[in-house]
Amino acid sequence: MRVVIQRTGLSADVLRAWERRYGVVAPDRSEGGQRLYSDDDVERLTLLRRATTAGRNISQISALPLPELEALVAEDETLRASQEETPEGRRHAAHPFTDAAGRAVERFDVADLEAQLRRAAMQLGSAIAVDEVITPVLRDIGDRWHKGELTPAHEHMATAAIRRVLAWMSASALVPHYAPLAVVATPANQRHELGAKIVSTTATTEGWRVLFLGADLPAESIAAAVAQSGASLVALSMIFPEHDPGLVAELARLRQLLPPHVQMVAGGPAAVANQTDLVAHGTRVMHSLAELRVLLRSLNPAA
Amino acid sequence: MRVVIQRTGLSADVLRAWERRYGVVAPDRSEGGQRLYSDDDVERLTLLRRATTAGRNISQISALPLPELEALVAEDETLRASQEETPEGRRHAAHPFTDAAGRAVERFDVADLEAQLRRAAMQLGSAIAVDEVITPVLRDIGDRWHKGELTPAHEHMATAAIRRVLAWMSASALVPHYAPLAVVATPANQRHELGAKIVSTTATTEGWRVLFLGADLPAESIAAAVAQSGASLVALSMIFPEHDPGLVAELARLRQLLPPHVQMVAGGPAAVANQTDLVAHGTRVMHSLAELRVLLRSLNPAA
DNA sequence: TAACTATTGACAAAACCTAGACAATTCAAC
DNA sequence: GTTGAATTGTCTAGGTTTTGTCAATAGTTA
Repeated sequence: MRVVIQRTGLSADVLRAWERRYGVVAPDRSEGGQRLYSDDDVERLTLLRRATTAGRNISQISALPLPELEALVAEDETLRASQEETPEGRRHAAHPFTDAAGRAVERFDVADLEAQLRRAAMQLGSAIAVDEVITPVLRDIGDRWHKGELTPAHEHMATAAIRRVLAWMSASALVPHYAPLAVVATPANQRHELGAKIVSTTATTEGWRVLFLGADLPAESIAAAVAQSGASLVALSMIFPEHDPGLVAELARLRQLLPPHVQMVAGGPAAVANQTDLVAHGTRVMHSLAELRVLLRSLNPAA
Repeated sequence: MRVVIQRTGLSADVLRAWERRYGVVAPDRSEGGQRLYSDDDVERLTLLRRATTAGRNISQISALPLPELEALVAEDETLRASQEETPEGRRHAAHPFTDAAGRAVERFDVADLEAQLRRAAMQLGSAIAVDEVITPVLRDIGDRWHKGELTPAHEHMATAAIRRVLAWMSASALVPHYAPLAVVATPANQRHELGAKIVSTTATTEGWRVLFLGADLPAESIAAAVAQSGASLVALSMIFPEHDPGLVAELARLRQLLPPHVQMVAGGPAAVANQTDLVAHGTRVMHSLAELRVLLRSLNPAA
């Protein structure tokens, strides 16, 4: 009994209630009348618990045969896993690195900054490192530069270090040659390249080959690159300016130039600001790197 | 009798009660009627104790033959260990990599194996990659090699790849020069080096500098290395043989040779098997890498 | 003789059992 | 929005089983 409680994670009360009310299992009894569960019973109860914690109600599933139960649980859990995020825990884990990196920037200590970022990536994984360390550090530097607490030199030093760390992360990923290919760039008149670098690294660590084109590219160049390389995805990073009147038209034109089977996604402040127009022209807008990762995973046939 | 009490950890009363009530063992008797236990009896009683502390009730398991008992205990304990240390979600996230790595081993595809492991490290973080991908893959290879499904060549190929990935992980960590120093080795007569490599990488990613000495080293050599390098921690990996009579004495000697302020920790099957003796001589025994990480973090003044 | 060990019977804490009740949700109907 | 019924996890009460420990008495070993 105790073993079953441990293994299934169900309380003794629930165990008995389920048996009494729904007859989910029928364990043998000892001479004294105590329950003796079989391995199959345990298997079954574990599945039922997982199904119920995923939202099913027992009365509905109590009579299901084991294989059907398995299928049900598998389906529920993969669905949930794809939706789930855990903001509070990761932030907590990332905080020491964010903190140390911030201080390294102040001190102009490039080596330490780079070490902190790389260690963050190794300890937390590249996704969390990008979301919870690199991005916050960049934002923090921007804020403090506005307040006059940091000089442009600080910012240059930091972005150079971040660039190196991103390059290292990309190089570390060892993407197989049969991986799908994404083209990453910044559209015309968008001159901030770092966001595109981050997107590029994200795609690489998600198992994509990346053709990085850089910043401020006209639609024709991007389309030509896609055609020659056979990429199946175009990812655009758009930061500033947010309300460039030419931007939407430029992307609409690119959409026209691309083959229909090539997906086109855009992210960053300027993308979110023009969301409705972009969506209308057939561009998907990403609100976070996490959203981009989900998309990349769903489009990657290897994973 | 005395001896049996010590070795099994059971009280004399319990010993007699179990024999009387459930007939768990039938020891020979001396002329005067006193119990004379055989080694098998002790083995059996120890297993029964482990099973009961894991939650089983004696009356149910008292009649089980020895091999079944062993299987039961092993199952209970590994299950418990894995439940405690893996909050469910990690496993789920790591599973695709473990899976792909296993298939890469089958196919002799070194490049893919290495790519999978490195991508696992980048996506999940090195700790999870080690615990949920590398360790399971190694175990899996061992199992399938025993079953004849894999050849020694598979194993060599895989360990070589794992070695490279561990080296890459260590190199990626960029440990600062002021970090505390740990000496990692394997004591005399312990020839498995890979466990020590894993420990070494774990320490590095936790922000320690590591002096890796390798396998099968006498206490004097280790002590000399510690003295010259000024290390503050000695970490020993001990896999096989588990019941080497010289092992405990060797570690006791090493403890004597080391300055008192230097911590000494041991992990691996052979460490767990000799736990009580080792602890008595002042060596801490780690049951998992997770436990080691906690210790490393608590000893590291920088973090 | 001193220190252990054996046997037997008894005891009490811990773990389980049944049956029933209760409270928080959920859900359909009004 | 409210009401009432069904669902479901938890709790209570009173009894049984299991299991570790103790005590009393007696024998064994060094």
